[in-house]
Amino acid sequence: MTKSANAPVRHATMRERNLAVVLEHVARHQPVTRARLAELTGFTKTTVSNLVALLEGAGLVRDGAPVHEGERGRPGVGVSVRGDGAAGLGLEVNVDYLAACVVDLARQVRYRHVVSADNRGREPGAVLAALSALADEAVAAAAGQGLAVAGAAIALPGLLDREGGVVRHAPNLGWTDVPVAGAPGLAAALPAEYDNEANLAALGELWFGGGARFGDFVHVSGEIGIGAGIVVDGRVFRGAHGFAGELGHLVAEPAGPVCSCGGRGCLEQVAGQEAMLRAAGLPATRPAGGPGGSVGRLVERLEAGDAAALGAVSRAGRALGGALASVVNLIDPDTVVLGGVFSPLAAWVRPPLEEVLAGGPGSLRRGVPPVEVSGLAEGAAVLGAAGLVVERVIADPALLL
Amino acid sequence: MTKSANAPVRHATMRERNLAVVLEHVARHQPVTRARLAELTGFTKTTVSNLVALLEGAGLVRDGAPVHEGERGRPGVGVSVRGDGAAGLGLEVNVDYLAACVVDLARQVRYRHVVSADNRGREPGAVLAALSALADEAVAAAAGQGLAVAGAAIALPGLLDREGGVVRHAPNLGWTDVPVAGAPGLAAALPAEYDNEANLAALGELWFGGGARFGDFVHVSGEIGIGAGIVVDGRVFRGAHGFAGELGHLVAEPAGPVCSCGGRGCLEQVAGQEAMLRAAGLPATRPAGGPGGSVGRLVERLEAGDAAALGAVSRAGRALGGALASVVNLIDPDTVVLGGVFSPLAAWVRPPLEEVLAGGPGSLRRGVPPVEVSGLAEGAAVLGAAGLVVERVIADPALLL
DNA sequence: CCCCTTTCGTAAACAGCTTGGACTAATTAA
DNA sequence: TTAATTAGTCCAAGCTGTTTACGAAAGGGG
Repeated sequence: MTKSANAPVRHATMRERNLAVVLEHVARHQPVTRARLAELTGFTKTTVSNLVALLEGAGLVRDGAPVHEGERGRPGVGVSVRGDGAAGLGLEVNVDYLAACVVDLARQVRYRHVVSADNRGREPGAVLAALSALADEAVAAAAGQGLAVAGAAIALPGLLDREGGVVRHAPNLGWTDVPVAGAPGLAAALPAEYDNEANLAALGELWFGGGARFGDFVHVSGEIGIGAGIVVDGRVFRGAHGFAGELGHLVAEPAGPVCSCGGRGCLEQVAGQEAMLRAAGLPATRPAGGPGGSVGRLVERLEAGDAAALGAVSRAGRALGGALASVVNLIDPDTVVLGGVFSPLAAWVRPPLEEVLAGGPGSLRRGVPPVEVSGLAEGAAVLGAAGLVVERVIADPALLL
Repeated sequence: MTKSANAPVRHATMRERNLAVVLEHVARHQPVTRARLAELTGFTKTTVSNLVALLEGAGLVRDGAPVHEGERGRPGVGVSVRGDGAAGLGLEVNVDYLAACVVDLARQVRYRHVVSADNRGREPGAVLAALSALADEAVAAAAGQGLAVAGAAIALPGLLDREGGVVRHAPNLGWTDVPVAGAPGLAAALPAEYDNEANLAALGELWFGGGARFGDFVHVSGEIGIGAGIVVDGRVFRGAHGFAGELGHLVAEPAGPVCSCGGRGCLEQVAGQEAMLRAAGLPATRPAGGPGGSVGRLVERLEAGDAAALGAVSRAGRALGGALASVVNLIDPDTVVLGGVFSPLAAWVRPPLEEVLAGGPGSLRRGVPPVEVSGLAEGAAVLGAAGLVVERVIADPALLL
């Protein structure tokens, strides 16, 4: 029930907005002349010069080498986002790892660090302390490259109160009502933001993966649970309370196993990572990721033609296809993107999935959206988190003077 | 893949936006003084005076009787939306009726006309001609009240190409690729807009029903088919191609009857109006609406305790509850609103519906959204259509000079 | 090699919009 | 009748993008 865009516009508002417009074009077209920016934005050359001067003063962009675009005429100077200016810090808490990464304003990944850890049994406090340490390392590493971290976004696997920074319920982590915002360490000194792992993974896909090519898309992000991030017009669709896209508890098999949510036959119980491993006869223990992890071993068995593995994954694919048919009917995306564990398993998951999906809402629409595979796999959420911070800066550069 | 709000802001943009801000507050607080508008909007009194003068010049608002708000001091003059100024025309084509209505800028319904007609078997051309005649009547009636119709919005039951004004597929009407935009008659002379009946019914609920109270809501609009309109932040969520909210083809009973869409056990085949009537042993012929129609007779039987009727509606309720569990998981609304045929049947549909819904995504979230009943019933879509035109004018009064 | 054309960037004057403060108008309380 | 209070307007000022003009830096043609 957020108030819609109904605010009065004053001169200052105009400036802020236009600064953002120019900065966004600079970030997207990297070394770009003022003249070209004028074409791109529709502003006059004068206005572009003024706005760029302000962005330069704020340390966000910098004049670089001359750029010669046409045949004749004076070359322009290339304006670029400062690689040594502001940066975004992305953090992620997941069931079997912690991760941090730093992304500069040009959306280049400048630092990345993943630590395997079994967070399932640990005290939330200990996990957050470890995360804080990771964040400190990242900020230090960024500083070593001349980057000033402007803020942080933290990806968490579960339902949360984003404003308050509280993890309401993360069943796979065993957390209930854990305040993250009040965590010790450096995180407190930075403006921080909290979001669902699924949402941030979708944003990661948007900014660091197939992004624009996918249009409005639904990114299925299966790790332990199964979530989905819904991207519409370059923004995450969150619903009224931020819980939109909870794919994992759609009913896949009405007569299926009982789920921890109280329902029966939830998608997660059929197509979740643990369910697949169990059905394939593999132990569902950590470490799950990596080529030597559980999923890696599942892939090995699939490649070897193991019947149990093939059956498990095929069943998961069909269940996922059914759930995605509902998603397509309700959300109507341009594309469906398979991420998380489904990315390495795509070769086996996709055929049954597409078969079921095509049979669902078939004739009522002009076909079914294409199902693509994410190339980011498990790193998507941290990237999305860091990218979100960058996005905030680009969307409102006026905050940095 | 619409471009997001990334446009440069000039002085003219600022004006347009601010005119809209003031006009919206005038429409919402009806007779309101300039001083109060200044408080509400945050503008200075000077700016409000200037903006109101422009709106007055455009014929959108008018100075009225003095308003005395405080105890002491000079009374202000009440600014109101002109009831004799611009108005919006809403039109609706449905399976068993045509409808038109006119709404003024204050969102008062000034004219309303519904014509029963079996449009299922008729030529699209004949239906559109009848609609045109209805539109002409409505415009004339509006003119008689001093209202100038500024535009029209047309509600259509099916999937459509909104930009082109083409009905792609309306199974219950038997239409495929029928161009509505090129229809003869008055519609061509007015700026017209086309939208799904479900979307417009949701907007009708927003502006003429429980609206703001519902927050972000999903409005289930069952007539012959079952659609849903998703309202987020006061706007309809349409998805990438405008097909979002197609509730009718979610799978309700996997082993259920085959649907015209090619699927099996679609919600529409269980909880659709015709399916309920059939299961209750009633003929599914028109006229369906009204106390004497098929639905009216179904209500009579329910009130009489007829077992077949009770069973049919209960089954429909459970199916709808299952589908809504998916909706809640994916869309996360504040409220679910039952409209269309489900409105008169709510007393019998809601209990089983809520039972199933509560058992679905229960523990993962803080409860399930409340299920409310629309008071508008079948008139919602036309009202929403007319309201949409009014909304367009209020959102951009600069279009009217 | 010189000059003309083309393009880039900036400077100064200009125009549109909101703001701020002063001023007039209308009403109530004393 | 007078003082206090609130509403609305007028006019100067400030901020911001636009227009016009001009100097700077290249390449092409003679």
